[in-house]
Amino acid sequence: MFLDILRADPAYDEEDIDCYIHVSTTIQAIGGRWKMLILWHLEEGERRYNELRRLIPGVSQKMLSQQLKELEQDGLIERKVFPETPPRVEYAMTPYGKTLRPIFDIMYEWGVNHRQRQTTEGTE
Amino acid sequence: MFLDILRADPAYDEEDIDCYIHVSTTIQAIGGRWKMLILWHLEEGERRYNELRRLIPGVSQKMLSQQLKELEQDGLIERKVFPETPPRVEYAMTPYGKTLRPIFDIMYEWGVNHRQRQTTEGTE
DNA sequence: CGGTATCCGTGGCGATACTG
DNA sequence: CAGTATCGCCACGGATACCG
Repeated sequence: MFLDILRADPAYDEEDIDCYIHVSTTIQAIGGRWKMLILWHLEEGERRYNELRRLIPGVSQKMLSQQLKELEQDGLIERKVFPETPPRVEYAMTPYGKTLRPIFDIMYEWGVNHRQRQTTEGTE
Repeated sequence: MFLDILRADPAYDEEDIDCYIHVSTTIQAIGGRWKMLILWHLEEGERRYNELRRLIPGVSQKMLSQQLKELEQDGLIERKVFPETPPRVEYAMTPYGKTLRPIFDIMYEWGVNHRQRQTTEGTE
């Protein structure tokens, strides 16, 4: 993807790429439209698939599945399948996923402040 | 936009919205494809338009203008026009823009670690 | 219950041409 | 030099139907 294009371009400075790649990596890991909400709910405990659908109104089955899969592949959440009938699947945060916590906290704080700025200036 | 849709949906819990909105706000402020690179270069000092184009190979005029404008509207950077011929415009970070620094740092750190994890596990 | 598969629309982004 | 205008692609995400 894009990061590789950057790498391949000799016009780029090593340091620039370095900065960009790593921050982008993080954004991609959590930047999906529903990922934050998923992680948010999983922080409070394990959740089943349809439970998450209910907790996150508006998410489609496709997107929920997709983003859960991405989060799982990134090692941020864990998918446990119970071989029962009817089938049961539970999603839970991994210890690694919990390392995102400080990032969320700092972004949350900044976002609060930023929105306050916007409304204060009242330009929009 | 999307945030308003969330707000309007009575199915959503206030706390969920709160978390989502603020973190999303931050992601939108810095998540644009070129924004980080722009901020990265402006951290080292003021830059002119074409200077940034040279420093960021691959960016189109349109996108550079657009993302500069967004960053300016968010108060993260400042645009100084010098009424000369030929025209000169310099972009610089604002003090407010510099408040992003800790976010970048923490995301950078996490990204480094994350990429290491990925290559270590060698699944891709 | 917990998903895939498929089709489709939107907008982010790129390429090119033009301008004060 | 520092942009705007316009067109067009395509990936992201939504809607719907189907499956083990």
